[in-house]
Amino acid sequence: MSKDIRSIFHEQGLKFTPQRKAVLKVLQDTHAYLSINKIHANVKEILPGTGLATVYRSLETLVDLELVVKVHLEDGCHSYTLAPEGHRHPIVCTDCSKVIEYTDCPIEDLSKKVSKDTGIPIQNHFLQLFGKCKECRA
Amino acid sequence: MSKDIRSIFHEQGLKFTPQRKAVLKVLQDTHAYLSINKIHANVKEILPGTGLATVYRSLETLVDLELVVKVHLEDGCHSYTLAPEGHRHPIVCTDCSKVIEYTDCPIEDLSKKVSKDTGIPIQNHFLQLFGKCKECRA
DNA sequence: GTTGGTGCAAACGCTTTGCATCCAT
DNA sequence: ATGGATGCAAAGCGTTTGCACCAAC
Repeated sequence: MSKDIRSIFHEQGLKFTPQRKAVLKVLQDTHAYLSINKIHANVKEILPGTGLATVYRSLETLVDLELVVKVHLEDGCHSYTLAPEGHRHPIVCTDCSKVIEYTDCPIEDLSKKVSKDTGIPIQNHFLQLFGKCKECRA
Repeated sequence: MSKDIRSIFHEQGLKFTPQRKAVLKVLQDTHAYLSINKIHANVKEILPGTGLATVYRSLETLVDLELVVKVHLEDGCHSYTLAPEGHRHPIVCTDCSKVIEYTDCPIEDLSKKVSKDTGIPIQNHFLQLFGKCKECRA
């Protein structure tokens, strides 16, 4: 699987550097929306010398490659998480900000209804759900 | 109607200053999601001496009073628009960024379904729709 | 008159960039 | 070997803050 990712980089003429690998690993291990600073802190545990600018640049690259998604949490902070496979919607835990991906996209039906009601064809949508996950409710 | 707004301010011990009035008027007149800079520019046409910091502070106040809503557009820029009455979802035009409010909240049904599927009670949601408005399609 | 608001400029924090060095290929 | 990537530090930019003055009440 790391092999596949490597080739995604190489196909674009990009290098699969330890730094980029580390950023990806942090996101894979956590599976939550992480702020740049948290990502940087976790990356430095794997690769101590890594600079903040590199984290920014790595994330930008990973977003370009559609391996990672950038979002806005409720408080306005930018955060990043692994790109979901296919069309999904995140449920963000209001306590621990862990992310549960929800596979059904219920908006497709909705879009048709909205288009009919308003006369505006819906091209895109952004849906984020907030709730408390099982662990945080315990 | 300006009378009502005035009393909303006074009930909180806040002053209804020309600057705050101007910011509100700009949002009322445009009825679109506006960036701080656009708001500042438009406010200065009404009240030339107005400083940028005042626009920031006015918007913060207006958001506190729930007269105005702060959102994130797709490009990550903060923008502001008049607070909708009741629970609504905005449809943002991908061309002119005008906002059409959509009154139906179709997420209530959805929330129940998602809660059942995932076991997570959905506390809140954020939905934004994107499409091209009638004028921009013409 | 009192108290909160404004304008200005400085400070702040997040993000980007320039550049010399380094390293994955 | 070589071109892209990194690390550092400086610059950039949007936003916030301190303070003296001003205006709404």
